[in-house]
Amino acid sequence: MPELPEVETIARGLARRITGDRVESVWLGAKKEPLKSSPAEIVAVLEHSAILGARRVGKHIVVDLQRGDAGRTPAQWIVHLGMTGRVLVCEVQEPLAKHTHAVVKLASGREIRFVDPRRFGRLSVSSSAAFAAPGVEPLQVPVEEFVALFHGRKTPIKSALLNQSLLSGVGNIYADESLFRAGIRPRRRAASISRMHLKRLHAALRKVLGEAIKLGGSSVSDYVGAGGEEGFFQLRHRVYGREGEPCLVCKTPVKRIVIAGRSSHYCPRCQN
DNA sequence: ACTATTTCCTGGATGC
DNA sequence: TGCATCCAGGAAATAG
Repeated sequence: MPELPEVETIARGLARRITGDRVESVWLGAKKEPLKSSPAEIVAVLEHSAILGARRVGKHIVVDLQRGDAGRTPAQWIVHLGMTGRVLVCEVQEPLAKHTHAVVKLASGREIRFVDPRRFGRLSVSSSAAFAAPGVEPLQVPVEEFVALFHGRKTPIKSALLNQSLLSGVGNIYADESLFRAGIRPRRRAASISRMHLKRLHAALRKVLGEAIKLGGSSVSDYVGAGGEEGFFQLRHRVYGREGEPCLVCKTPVKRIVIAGRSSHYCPRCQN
């Protein structure tokens, strides 16, 4: 599932491939679920716009545009991949994958395709350059600000990490992996965690996200980069998806519990 | 202002 | 073999 490192990988791959290109035309599928803006609005903003770049904001891919009309005003195309979304830059002759919901034809002759079997992903456009995620970026937030996020929160630390209005971009895999590395049980109430452990969590989260970005993300489920390539961080997972397997530190079997409907993996000996 | 629960969606895995 | 059921989970919506 695409979380911060996967979205970062896709956004970088996308930026490298499409920056400086121009949108010729847009095709949108019949299903309305993936669209947050109206089809007419998406077409109006994208068509004939120049692509200035692509970047990650939280779990969103933001494509910065300059409108092709007389105004040359800034605009943005925002893509959220949900669970199974893919954004691929393809040659036109490549066969259209099942569940393709949008095709953006470029002046260079290639196409950006949005494919999403489960349709949890979302497309939208904005007629400004102001898109911002509500939470703070985990790779940029200073440690004191990070610690303060959890002050007074009774919710389990795992739920707090997944809360996008606190932190932008952390999902199930990296929440579990960072909690393991920090030695904190996922069910611990956020407010009950010592300042020292929260500092440790801040460092662990940065480290795990940084390593995952270096390896191109985790390819579980159907995640691939903008060129269709897989990531390799799934080979470094220490607890996620390892229920019953020995902890890599102490050999105790990894436990799986459900928190807020999400499976959560931890070592009952290393995490307290 | 928070927190917890439900809902959306399909493919792959599992069970009888 | 075939059909039904379950499960994965990001985030919006809903309820408390």
